[in-house]
Amino acid sequence: MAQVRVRFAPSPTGSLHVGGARTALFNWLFARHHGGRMVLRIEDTDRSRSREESARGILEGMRWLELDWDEGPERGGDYGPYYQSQRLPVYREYLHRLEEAGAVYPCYCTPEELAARREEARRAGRPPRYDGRCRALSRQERSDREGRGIEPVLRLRVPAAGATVVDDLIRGSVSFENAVLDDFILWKSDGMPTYNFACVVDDAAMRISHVVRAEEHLSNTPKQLLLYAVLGEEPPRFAHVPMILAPDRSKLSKRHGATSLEEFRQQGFLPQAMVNYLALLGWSPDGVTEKMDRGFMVAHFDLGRVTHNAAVYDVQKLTWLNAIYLREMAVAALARAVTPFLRRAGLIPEELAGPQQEYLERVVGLLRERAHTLEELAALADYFFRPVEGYDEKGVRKHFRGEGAAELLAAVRERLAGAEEFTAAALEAAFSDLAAARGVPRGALIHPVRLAVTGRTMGPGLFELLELLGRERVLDRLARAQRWLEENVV
RNA sequence: GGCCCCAUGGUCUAGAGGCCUAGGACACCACUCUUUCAAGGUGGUAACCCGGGUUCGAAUCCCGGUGGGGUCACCA
Repeated sequence: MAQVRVRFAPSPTGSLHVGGARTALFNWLFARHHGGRMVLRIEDTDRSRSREESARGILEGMRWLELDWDEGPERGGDYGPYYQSQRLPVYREYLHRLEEAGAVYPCYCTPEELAARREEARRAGRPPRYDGRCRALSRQERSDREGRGIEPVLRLRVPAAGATVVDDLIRGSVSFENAVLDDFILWKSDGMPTYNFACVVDDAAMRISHVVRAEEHLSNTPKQLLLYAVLGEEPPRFAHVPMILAPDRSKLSKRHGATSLEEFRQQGFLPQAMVNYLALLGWSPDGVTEKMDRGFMVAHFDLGRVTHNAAVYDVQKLTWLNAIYLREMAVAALARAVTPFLRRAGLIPEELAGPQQEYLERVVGLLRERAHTLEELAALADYFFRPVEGYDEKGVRKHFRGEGAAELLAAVRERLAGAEEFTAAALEAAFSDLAAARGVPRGALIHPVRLAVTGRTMGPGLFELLELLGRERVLDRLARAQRWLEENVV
């Protein structure tokens, strides 16, 4: 295969959503697999909808997933600029070629007229296509309209006969009758190219070898192929990847919960898990492997193994993968990753001193296997950073009930106050002793103490937890729980 | 509505005519481990959309139907 050059070409009209991210990932995997180049191009030809801020968000999302690009914004490259809004001269040049060839003509129909005709056609059950009425306007008719101050759009003369065949790397060959295509617009009246034109010009000018994009573009492809033909350019290979659908099988939108990468990030998903999950949506290396690192994905990625059917994304599976990555991460890295979540929850200050950093790592080490997301991890950690503010209701009924509870906590407290060492091993021995002395099972001690010290009925092993909390806080919390029990008859 | 794509459990998928008594994973349900929770282990429920062909033989090939999706913008 000649030099592989792929591109991811988002339009900056919103944040990077899962579908876009998956397309970016497939492009990236394909490029890396073939030792090719990944081009990032921002398609901002819609002046009213494009936002600088969206473009930044998209780049940020790509960086978060560690999908690097070889050419594009902030990196430059030999085929720039990489913002379509800055490529007007290029489009004009290609447009000129089409004009020379007599392949385009001006159309003076207003958007309102066109919309009205479309609506009418739809009501009459006819396909809503442009009828070509401006195709054969005389010079006189044209200058009349220009005289009235109408800025025309430019349309392509599409042949009425024949068929255009898309040879798709994923779907095989797909044929479209040219008769169903209409004379689509290449150049808008505001002086900007349309998507279909800009896209073809750029892919040709940037020497893109493979266009890997979402299936919604499949029906645009014959139009683009027609353009390559009149331009005399060799078209790239196409690969249309299936759509990602919401759980109700409709097109993904905001009302389906998290759909933008940024939201997943804020919910505490890790980029490694995200990439792994996205790769599994529509592709599988062998039907068995679920967890894979980048190296594996790059080594095995194959467009021929991309599925043909749309996929529904499933947060539960993402969550499962995320938990695996959470557990496998180095504690230091994990501590760094949860930090923003702990701050947001008001559990830690802006700056952490050295010993606090070490403490945080130990906390994280204790809780990591109980959390599925960073957000959840932060929530589970609250009692390590602030006093217990209340006791779990069910826990109270179960473990704080009866006359003996306060007395029992007092006994434990006394015992722990006198313990020589405050280590998990020593604490465990102390609990065993005390339980034996009182003739009760250890659980009878463990559960009330956990509730007293953490406010919860669940969590890490009690002894590790007590050691980490330290004698002072443990004794203090036991005393507080005793007082609470005296004030609240259960 | 026209055109195009697609069709294996609730979800993601393996399957390129006999290896399929349809495999894996998430989720779910049991049991197990256990100081709780989580993780882990074991087991279980659950699918080839329907109808015709082709073939000795079809989840796999063909046709039709049905269903879902996409697209028909001076959006990309």
